[in-house]
Amino acid sequence: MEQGFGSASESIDKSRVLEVKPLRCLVPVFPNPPGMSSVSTPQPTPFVCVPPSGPFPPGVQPFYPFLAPNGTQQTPPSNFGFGTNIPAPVPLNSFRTPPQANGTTSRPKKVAKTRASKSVGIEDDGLNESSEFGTEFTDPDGASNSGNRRVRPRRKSAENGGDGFDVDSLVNSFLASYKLSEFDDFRRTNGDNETVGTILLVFDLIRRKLTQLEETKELATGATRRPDLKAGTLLMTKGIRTNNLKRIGHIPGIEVGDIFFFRMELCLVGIHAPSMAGIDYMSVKLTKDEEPVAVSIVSSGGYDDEGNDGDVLIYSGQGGVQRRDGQMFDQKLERGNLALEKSLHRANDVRVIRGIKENNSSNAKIYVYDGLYKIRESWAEKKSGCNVFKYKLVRVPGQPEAFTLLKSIQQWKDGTATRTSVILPDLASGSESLPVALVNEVDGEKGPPHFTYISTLKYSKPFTSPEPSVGCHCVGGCQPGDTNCPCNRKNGGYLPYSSNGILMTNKSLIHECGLSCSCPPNCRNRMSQTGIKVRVEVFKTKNRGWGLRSWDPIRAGAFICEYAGDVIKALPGSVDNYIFDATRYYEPLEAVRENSNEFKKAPFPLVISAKNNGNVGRFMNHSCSPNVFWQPVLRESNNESYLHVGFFAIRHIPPMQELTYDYGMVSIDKQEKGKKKCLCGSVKCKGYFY
DNA sequence: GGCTTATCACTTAC
DNA sequence: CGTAAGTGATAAGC
Repeated sequence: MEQGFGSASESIDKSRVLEVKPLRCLVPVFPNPPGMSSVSTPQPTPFVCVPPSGPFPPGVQPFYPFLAPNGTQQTPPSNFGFGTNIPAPVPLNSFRTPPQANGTTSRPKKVAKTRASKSVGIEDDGLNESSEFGTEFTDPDGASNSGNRRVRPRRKSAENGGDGFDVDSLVNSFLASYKLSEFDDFRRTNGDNETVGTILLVFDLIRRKLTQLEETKELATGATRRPDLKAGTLLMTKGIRTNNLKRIGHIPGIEVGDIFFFRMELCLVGIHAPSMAGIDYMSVKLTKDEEPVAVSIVSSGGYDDEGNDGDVLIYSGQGGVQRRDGQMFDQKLERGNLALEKSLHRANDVRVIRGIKENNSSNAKIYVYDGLYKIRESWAEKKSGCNVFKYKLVRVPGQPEAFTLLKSIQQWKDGTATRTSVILPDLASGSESLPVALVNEVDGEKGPPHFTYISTLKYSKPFTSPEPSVGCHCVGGCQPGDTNCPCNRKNGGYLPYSSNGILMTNKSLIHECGLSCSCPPNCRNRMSQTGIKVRVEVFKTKNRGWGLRSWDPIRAGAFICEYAGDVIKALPGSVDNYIFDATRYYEPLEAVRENSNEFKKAPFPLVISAKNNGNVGRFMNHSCSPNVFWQPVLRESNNESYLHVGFFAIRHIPPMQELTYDYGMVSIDKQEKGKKKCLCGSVKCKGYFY
């Protein structure tokens, strides 16, 4: 055994590193402009790319930092400000040609290739799309090679017959709803907040829907065992992705601290292209030689990374372990390892995405964009006698907290560190399953005006008395696809929630199980009845009074809390800051805001006052770019129906980001009454709210 | 050179 | 905890 290498310093083998052939340029060539903000104003990087299909615009020369526009300059410019010279777009590998915006020259190729080689083909069941692709592939199975014949049958099963559901039509309808049907090359290449958000939203809608279809056995067997991959592929093959060309530095539309729940999400928004590999890199051409340069890494802890030290990350190279049997061998200085080595010498920024276990019980992982790092050192270590490369990355200073914040929160939760500025450890006094801290880091105010904490909505009398409703007899909890379950039927045949409590589809009304149902309290169809699901805190905002935010990362679609309070008959005469008025018009999602009224929610006859009694819902502020939406939830029991209001996440919400929803619009004739100046700060702010 | 095929990799849910 | 299905990018192969 190589126990002689026990200490890290002894095991450093610089000779490995020194084998790298000398580099022409040993000074930083991908500098950030001084004072560059990592969050709000990502600057253009030198490697903004154009579609590599060419021809290149006149005057465009590759790799500005290395070559002057005339191609004569061999050394990096001394002025790194990029003030007058806009970095030239750079073609990457030509086979990654994205579909053209209007011409269909490259698209049929890509699609045909994808179909022939990947043979997944779920998109085939909607052949209405195929005309767009021009030439239809004729005989992919006729290819001479029979090597992967094993995989072919799946394609057949997924192609059409067995599926009771038209996935392609579903996807197309999602794309139409979110105005992605005519997704152009510009958005495909250059992301922004809205494009990134919409793509992630649609990805999750498709993923959730596929999960639902899988549960109810409406898809061919095995077709969606990995709904995340399937949803990703569907969008990828349709070209619904952004930032699809690799670049060094920040990705437009993605901020430090943004969180993700699937590796496919990282691909779709262009922050990290490989679906599994941890190192993403691209080729750059220095003179006549191409060499790889690392652009991003995912640190998931699978390789003994020493990732607990905040702004320093010791990252292990890739390879060196046989996937099947776990047998180890020497890592080689190739692919990602070589790219990291080159990036060490070039000192270019490398994006770091850190994976972290969401909680102790499940092995679900979340990924947080931790911003830019630079590689400072590399060496080789021995592990079980085999060579392993190590890279020391140091975070570029001045970026907002991201990974370290998540680590701090974990410590608050497990008690190894204490949250500062806590006024009250549990505002709810134990009436919720999770404590709700009251925090003020802003001023001396000791808390909001007094109110009584209740965890659910209080009715003085039943909401409606329609025809008798039938409760279910699902003793073990309602099961998806159970056609005998009346609660299933009331929801259109699907349970509205996934197994981990994610709202599956946006509906006008959710029917939850009620008092007359035999199912247990932990039934999946009682999501809103067991109180808050995330560890929230009430905190003092800078300029908007008290607000609500979460210690836990929140998945898109996740239930957060209901709006508790007293049901009142009508709006009180005096203006009450703690009113929830379901009779207003609401536009549920920002992404469809400009669409016609058909997307607006119909008003519901429910008004709640949380002035005297309420829960955390009463602290949620208004925003014109909200991250939370509400959903009417009906709980029925025999002849009585109780309407509730459930809050759900519109998108993935990073920890400590304020939770907000759109307070909605009152009717036209009352608009001036109770108008308040909106301070949400969104670029889409309407300036006021009610 | 362009297309096909195999290989790679810090996934993920059961 | 193990494992198998499954992906985009890459590189080898023809």
